[in-house]
Amino acid sequence: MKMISCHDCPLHDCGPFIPHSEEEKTFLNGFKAGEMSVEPGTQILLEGSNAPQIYTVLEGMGLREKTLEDGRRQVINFVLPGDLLGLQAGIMGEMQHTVEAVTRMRLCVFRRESLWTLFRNRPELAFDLTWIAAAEEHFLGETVATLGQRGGIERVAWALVKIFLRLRGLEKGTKEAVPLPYRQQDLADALGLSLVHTNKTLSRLRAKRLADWSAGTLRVPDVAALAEVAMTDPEALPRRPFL
Amino acid sequence: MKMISCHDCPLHDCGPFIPHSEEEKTFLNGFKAGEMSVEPGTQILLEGSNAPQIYTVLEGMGLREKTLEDGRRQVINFVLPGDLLGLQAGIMGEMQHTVEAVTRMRLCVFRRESLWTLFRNRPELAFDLTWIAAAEEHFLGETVATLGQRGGIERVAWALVKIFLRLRGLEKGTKEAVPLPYRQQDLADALGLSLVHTNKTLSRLRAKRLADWSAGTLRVPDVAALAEVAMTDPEALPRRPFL
DNA sequence: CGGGCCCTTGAGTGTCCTCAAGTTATGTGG
DNA sequence: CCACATAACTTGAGGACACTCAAGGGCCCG
Repeated sequence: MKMISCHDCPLHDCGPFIPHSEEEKTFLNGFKAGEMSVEPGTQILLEGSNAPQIYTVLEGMGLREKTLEDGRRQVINFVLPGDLLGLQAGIMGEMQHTVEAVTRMRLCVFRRESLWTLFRNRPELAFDLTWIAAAEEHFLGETVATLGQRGGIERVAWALVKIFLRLRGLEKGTKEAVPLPYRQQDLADALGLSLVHTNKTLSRLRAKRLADWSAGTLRVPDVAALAEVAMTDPEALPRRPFL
Repeated sequence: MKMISCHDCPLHDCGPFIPHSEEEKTFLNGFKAGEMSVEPGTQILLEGSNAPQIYTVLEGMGLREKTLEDGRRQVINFVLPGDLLGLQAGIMGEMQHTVEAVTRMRLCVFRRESLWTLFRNRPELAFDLTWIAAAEEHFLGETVATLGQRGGIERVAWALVKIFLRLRGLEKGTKEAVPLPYRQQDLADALGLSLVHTNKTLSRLRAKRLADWSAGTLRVPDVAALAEVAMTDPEALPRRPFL
């Protein structure tokens, strides 16, 4: 597998991402330590570990998750291309969740110490980094509100709207259908619902023709209608910085 | 009310905060736009607004909260001295939650544009800012895991452990008791439980002599025992940067 | 053809919710 | 000083939503 230069990064000109200037690309390329491919099921970052690397997802999908002492699992978020992994360890010194690959993934690798160089020499990029952290915080805030306040069908609808819009923004799939290679158990663990209940709730949404997730494909004929069930706005995601 | 210089900031030498160098203090002092006192009930920052200021809490307590379209309220976090407010608006351009004062509060005010100066001229402080954002993300991740996976009594115990340790770290109250001037409804909305159920759960903890929250004071004779009910580690909080 | 993984469906249970009433503490005006 | 109003906390009863347990079906792979 050949290493791609940041100048040819597949994330550039991809829907939601704010492109870098040529000069930034050159800087980032020096920043880049390599590339990594992982198989489904691989743990990329481990809760409690102090990984020396941070990654940007180039391709593939994964999960952020936390495990309680007695084994219960909480899925914190779905990991898609463009996401930055390991920022917590890079900044605070220790990962607070695990990141696991669900499909085969390709990752762009940076060394943690380079962060200092970035903060010293590239204030705009440091700002972008903080932007990314703040955006993550925003998303988690919404998740907290969902788990705390929304009922079963609202939760499922909310999650499907969110991930559908993210994937469509990435120009995966078509206007109505996107690939979604997770298990129902993953969604259940993300929403704090049991597998059985999640399954039955997905059936209800399918019966109402609001969302059909089967065979690894999510079909949403009318996002606005689904968003209404979710009690949320189907707002397009803002363009965001990356890397 | 006279404005305090950053050189005499009450947060310095206060338990959990990493002090600034003299030089940093001088820089921050130029950064400071003023001071603000607010009465209980005041909305300091509004969801959806684009506030031109960011604040550091010097004294008092408050709440971060989000409101769903139909009025349901989710408390995102409890706001204590040392917390930074408005970073989201400062970085991303819009607040995603409301911040409300519960007691009288005193706030240190900064202008949002100063953030740029900070990123350009003070990489260590910019790094600290990102540290704060990452820490917030970490905490919200734990909250998501709590709302998603823990049952009623575990949730309440978890929240009481967290806030008890935070307050004790700030050297409020004694070793066993700290002031906690919120309503049961606030805790209920933070944990996604009904007021009635929260009340009954607090009673159970009181009966077991694990935690007694009444008359605005939280008493925890044995943090480790309470943490065990919460299925969490009663880990001391790491020292953290501020401002 | 057997085994494993995931999805599906049914039945019974329990946690947590809503509704409702009552108590306590605090503040206000007569 | 007392009647009244308000806000928060408390307690009881009945019901709904989501959970666990259980069993069966589809699919892939060895």
